[in-house]
Parts: sequence; structure tokens; C-alpha cells
Amino acid sequence: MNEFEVLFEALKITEPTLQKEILTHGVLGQYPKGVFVVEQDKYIKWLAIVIHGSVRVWQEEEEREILLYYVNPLETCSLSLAATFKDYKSLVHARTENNTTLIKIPVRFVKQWSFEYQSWFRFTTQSFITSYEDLLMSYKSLAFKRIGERLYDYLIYSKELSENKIHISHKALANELGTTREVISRLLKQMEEEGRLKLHFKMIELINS
Amino acid sequence: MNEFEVLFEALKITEPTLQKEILTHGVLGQYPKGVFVVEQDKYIKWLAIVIHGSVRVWQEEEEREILLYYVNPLETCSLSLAATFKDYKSLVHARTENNTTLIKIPVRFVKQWSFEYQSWFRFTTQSFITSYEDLLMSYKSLAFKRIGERLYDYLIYSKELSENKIHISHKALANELGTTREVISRLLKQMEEEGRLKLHFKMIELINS
DNA sequence: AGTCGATTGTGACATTTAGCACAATTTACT
DNA sequence: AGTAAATTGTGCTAAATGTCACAATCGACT
Repeated sequence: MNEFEVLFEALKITEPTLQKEILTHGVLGQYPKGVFVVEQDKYIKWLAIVIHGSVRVWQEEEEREILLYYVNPLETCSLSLAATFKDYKSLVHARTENNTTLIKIPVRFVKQWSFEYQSWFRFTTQSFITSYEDLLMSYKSLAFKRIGERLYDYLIYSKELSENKIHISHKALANELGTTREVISRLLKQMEEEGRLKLHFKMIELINS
Repeated sequence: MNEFEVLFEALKITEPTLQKEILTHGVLGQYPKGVFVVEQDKYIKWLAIVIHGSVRVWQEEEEREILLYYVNPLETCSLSLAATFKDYKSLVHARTENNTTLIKIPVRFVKQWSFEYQSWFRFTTQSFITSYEDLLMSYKSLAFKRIGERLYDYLIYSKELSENKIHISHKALANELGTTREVISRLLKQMEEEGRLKLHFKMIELINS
């Protein structure tokens, strides 16, 4: 099954004409880690849908940055989607995290198809909704939880996406959570003493409780 | 011009059949301050669109609550909208803040119309997008700004909605911003000393700079 | 005028998080 | 093995915010 067929199946795109449109106008591409998919303050030309790999989406403001979310397989960046609908510049940066396969759709079709094809409508609507809910979770987390808990949540989440061993530096973790390296180091050390994880060089091993 | 005509004009609902549908199935109602429009964990039966007044939307969790947004005239609660599309229970509470006029649409039409009528599609899509952007702003604010600045932002925002005199207690302010009364009292006092505002009993007067 | 409950002011202190400094450790590369 | 750069550990201190206690003030109502 090729990438387009994967997409059609996952999004339940059954309309033959839409399939044909996507095959005609969509562009399949494979990108190494670290490639910018969209850049903040630039116009969006394509809506990217992740097939394999993942894309990190964040905002930058006055030297500081804030992680918004990751786009995982068969999802799209809903802020790009929003930008597509409003035809404005991107509010965010997005960059591949791994070797990533994308299908890119020119923006001029994205809105139009939403009104023409049920399945595409469902896809765009669901994207908005799930992104909104994700952001809401992050917001609540930031509002209610202390860094320690947010850190642990992040590790658990990363574990679910891969395995027990999370390959990341303390500095990078601090960046993801919007704090400083020292804070992360101290909290991790504490968790290690509590037996919840084990620290290695640039790698954290979670211990099943 | 009656409330429905206001709605049609604001949302650019020009399709005669949609107008007729809304007139047939929509319910116009006026509610005093403090009435629950939706309740967390309950099923949504109606999508409420505010005509006059405003609705406060928030989440509760373990005794604490978090303000999400206000629904102002000619807007709808996008979380209700999301719930409508996914047919699940409400994630939030919503309550009228003032004497408020609403038009309520039974949920079974909301999704269907989005695909049938351009104007309704635009309305629902725009609602999602603007809500998402609002939440994003709040998220950034929470992540980057200190309470003092968030407090001042809140006051400025309230002022824009009404006038220079904001009628609210320190306790209520603390609640809106997710902090405690003492913190608010101290910060307000400090701002008063800086000449940015003047404190009265249950009222704050902003000073134009 | 007097009472009561809600609101506001404020000092003292605790906790959480951030920032600085510097040492120790690990990896990569010669 | 030896060096450089990145990463990690940690003591000390500062800033922001939260908590407790209690007094003062205000408004509503008798």
C-alpha cells in the first residue's frame, strides 16, 4: 500500500473524485530531521499531512519559545490549517523531528474540498477539534500542575510514543517545558532517588511501577 | 430588526432555506445573570449563540477552576460546538454573566448545516479558529507573563468591554487569574501607587495614561 | 446608631522556581 | 591517551508567588 492509499484509508476518503484530486495536486516527500515545514510569519503555501515520522510545532517570542504540540502520523498541523482557512501568515514554526514522510496539499484546495467532500470536511473539523482539546490539556496542565508533574507527564507521553528509554538531554527537556536546565536536573535526580527512573547520559530510563 | 435578523446579517446568512431552518428550529430566549447554559460532563442538546450579553466559560477540576473565555455577542461557545460535532459530553461549564439573549440551535442540525450551507460552514469554522487563537493567546500569556502583567491585561480587556470603572472584587479577580486574593490586593495596591489605577470598594478605576 | 458579613490591607513566613558559578562526567575526535 | 565540547551535578542566592493571621473598612440591613 503506498502513502496515498494509507492516507485515503486512514481518513476514510472514499470519494473517487477527491482521491483523484489528491493524487493530482498532492505532493509526496521525504524529509530528514530538522527541516522546516512552516516558518512563523511566512505565508503558508502547503498543508502538510504527516505519513511517517513527526513534526514539532512551536512559537517563538522574544528569545523564548513555547512548544505547542507534535504532529504525528495521519495528523496535520491545525494551525497551518487555520492559516489556510484565513489565508494569513503562520503563527508558528514547524520542523521535522525525525526522518519524516509528508503529503503536501496546496492551500487553495484545502478550504474548497472541505465544503465539497464529506470526508475532507470530517478531516479538517476533527483536526481543529482534537488540536483544541490538546491545547486545552496543555493549558490546564500549565495552570494547575507544578513543573515536576509536568516533567513526569512529558516523560510518560514520550515513552508511549517509543519505548522506556527516552533519548533527550536535560537542556532539551527544559526547553520543551519552558524552564531551565538546573531545575530539570534537580527534579530528575530527585525522581531517580525515588526510584521512578534511572538517569544515563542523554537518556532517561523509566521504571515501570 | 429582530434577533434573528441580527444573526443573519452578522453571520452573513443569506441562503433563504437556511434562514427558514433557523427560524423553524432555533429558539430565542432571554436569561438573567447566573443561568447555566451548559454544564460540565452533561450532554449538549443545544448550541447557544449569544445575541446580547455575555457568557462565561470555564472548567472545574478538583476544587480549582480555570477561566477559558467569554462568549460575546454574535459568537458561540466553540467547545459546545466541538462537543456537537463529536457528540460527547461538555468539557466545560458556561453561565450567563449578565442579562443575556441567546438563540439556541438543536445540536442535530449544527453539523448537517455545516456541510449544506456555505455561510454556516464559515461560521463554525471561524468559531473554531478564533477560539483556538484565543486559547493560544491565553496559553502564551500564562507561560510567559507574570501575574502582574496578566492582571493589568485583564483590566484593560474588561475596560474595553465596558468603561473605565470595573466592578469586581479582588477575590473574583484572583479567581479569574487562578491565584489568591492577597496577591491581587498587593499588586493592585502597587499599581495604585504607580498611578495606573485607583482603588474603590469592589471597583477599580483605570487611569488613562 | 449598631451589627454583621463581605471585602480589603498588610506583615511574616513558606514554597516553588530561576539564575549564577563552578566542578565533574561523558562523548567525540584526534 | 589526550583534548575539547557538551552534558550533568550541586551549592548558594534571589525573585515570584502562595499561605496564614489578623486588623481595618465598607455596605446592607435593622
